[in-house]
Amino acid sequence: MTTDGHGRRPPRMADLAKAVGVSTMTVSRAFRGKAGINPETRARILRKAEELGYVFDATAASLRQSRSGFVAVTVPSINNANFAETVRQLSGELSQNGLQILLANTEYDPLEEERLIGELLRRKPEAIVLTVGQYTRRTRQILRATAIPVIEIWDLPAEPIQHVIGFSNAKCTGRLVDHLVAQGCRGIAFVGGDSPHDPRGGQRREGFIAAMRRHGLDGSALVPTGPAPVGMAEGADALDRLLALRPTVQAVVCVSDLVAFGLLSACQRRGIAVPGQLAVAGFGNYDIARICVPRLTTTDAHAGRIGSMAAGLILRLLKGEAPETPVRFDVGAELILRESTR
Amino acid sequence: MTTDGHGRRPPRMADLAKAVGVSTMTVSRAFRGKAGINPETRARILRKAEELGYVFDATAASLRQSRSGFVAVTVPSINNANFAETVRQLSGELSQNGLQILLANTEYDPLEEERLIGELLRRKPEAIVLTVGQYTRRTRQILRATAIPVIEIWDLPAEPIQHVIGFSNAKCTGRLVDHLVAQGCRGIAFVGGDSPHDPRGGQRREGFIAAMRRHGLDGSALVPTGPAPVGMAEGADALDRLLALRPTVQAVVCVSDLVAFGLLSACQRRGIAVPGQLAVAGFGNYDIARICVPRLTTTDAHAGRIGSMAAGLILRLLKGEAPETPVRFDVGAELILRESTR
DNA sequence: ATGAAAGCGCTAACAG
DNA sequence: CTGTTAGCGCTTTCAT
Repeated sequence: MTTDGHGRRPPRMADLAKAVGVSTMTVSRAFRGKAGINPETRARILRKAEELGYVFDATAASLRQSRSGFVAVTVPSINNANFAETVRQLSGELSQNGLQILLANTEYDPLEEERLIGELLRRKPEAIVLTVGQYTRRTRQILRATAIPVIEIWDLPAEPIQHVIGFSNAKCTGRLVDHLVAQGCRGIAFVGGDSPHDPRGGQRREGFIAAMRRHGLDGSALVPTGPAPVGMAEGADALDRLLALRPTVQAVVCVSDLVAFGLLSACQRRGIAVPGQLAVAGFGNYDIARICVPRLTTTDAHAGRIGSMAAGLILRLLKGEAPETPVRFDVGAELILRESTR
Repeated sequence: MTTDGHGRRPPRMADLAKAVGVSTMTVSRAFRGKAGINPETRARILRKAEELGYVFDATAASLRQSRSGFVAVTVPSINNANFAETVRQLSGELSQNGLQILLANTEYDPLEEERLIGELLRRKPEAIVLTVGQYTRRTRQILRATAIPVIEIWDLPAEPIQHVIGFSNAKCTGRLVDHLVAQGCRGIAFVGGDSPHDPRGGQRREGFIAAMRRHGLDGSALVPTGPAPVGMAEGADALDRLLALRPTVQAVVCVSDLVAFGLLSACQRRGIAVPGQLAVAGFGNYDIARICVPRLTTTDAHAGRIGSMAAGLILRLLKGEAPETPVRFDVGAELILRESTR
């Protein structure tokens, strides 16, 4: 006995319709704010709904309309403030337009990413946003086969799946090197970027190496930090290895501000003056970069803007207003010079 | 012409069934890993599915089974590393059990929270996890009326809705005060906790005031930081106001580690020695607290553990293994003493 | 181990 | 402005 009479079955639309004395279509119209319904009828319906504790079933509506109202999103780690900010903007702007986010954390694991993307697609999202990862062959195949818009963010992959909203992690790191060289630095090292499944870290390191070569300098001072996620603790640990590797190093570029801050703190503990004895640069323009002492030179990747632009693109695509050809948008990260390198 | 013949309509289960030469029920069994199906038949089905690019429709399955496989979660701000860690653990453990997270950011806004909870419930989640907020009357009413488990986290509300997994923000702050008093501090100030819609911040401040009173000290040195979210910048800005308010202050308790770090950095800029001239304590045990110089005394709220425990409770409740009476679990935050206060 | 029929709760597509 | 009918894609139930 699960049902009826007075047996706690949650009310469905038909119950509400009967209670008000209209058809389910009228109730449906009332709930969707559609025109073509008498305002008083609607008010009566909504009042009665409240009274009965009726909750509209979006699952049934989705099935019937073949529109889930979901947008799927993958990030390597929601604990990263940069990605969190992207998700926050994306989620906020989509939410204003009646779309909900389905979020998945890949934890920088390509197999987990494959599994999660599979789960996400079963929910029939209307679009999928991916923080560029190291996709498995099967992941790539699944993504190429899907009929919904696919938007890769936070990078400019050589072989995009469809749309891209990102920037060149390599070039931005190169600009940081240019700046340091212009300051007169010659011995420059790079910390991080060796994490196996983090494309952005890898490209920052590649960008460093390429820029050093371009300047005719030795780009082999690379200090590894291990598997992602790499944070402040890894930055702090890196200092000893850096000094062992290059006792005369003048400047260090870090794969992120978090690593840079860890390194900075380690310097402070050892009495190494920054930027006097060692210039330090980060990446990402995290809050900490403009608060710590000295403030960190870094690159602002416009995390929030990436989220907004992805939201904008999705909304246009879903309205059918979008271009036939895939979008490839470079949001252009911005070099931010602060005291840690001058 | 949207359909048929060769017109790109995505395959549904019936198409796959026909292609393999079985009924949809057999396909359904194959996809749900259920027993009662010939392993070879299943393999044939899965192979063909891959070939056709069939994607199982979880929406239809949800509707029919009346089981969405969703767990709804609200946080004030996913950009906060503490909440992000809770969500990460929760999401990870639920994902292992076939449940997906529906996440909403309230942005510390009770009306937005009400709206978002409404949206979430329409998706028929199987449970809802709420970071305790300042609920509107209507929000509270909706939550009391729902048939699914409601779990409030990150606090121990006086009037819980159902289940609670949290800790006393007030008591933990009191313990911090006890520690400072034991160190010989008398003039102690509190920074933050005045944000209108942040219950935890408010309780930390109340806990401070109560503890000062308990020690017979003046608990009126309160430095406001404005509406949440409150971060490093607000902490840095607070130093001037703190010194204007209490030029002889010996110690300061901050509403979070982020605020504490901002304040610490401002001290460093002004040449105020920490803890020599001013002891500084935070809250939350963020990464930064154990990396910065000096390392911060703080309270570890066990963000990850809160997420795990919520996941565990949900899984038990959904299996029907749980107690009749609402759970009220104090995860017990931990005082962490570091150099910033000794 | 497999299949046929019915229906989950809602809405498109038509009336009127 | 309101109602009727059919059916979204899957799974429950009951057969075989």
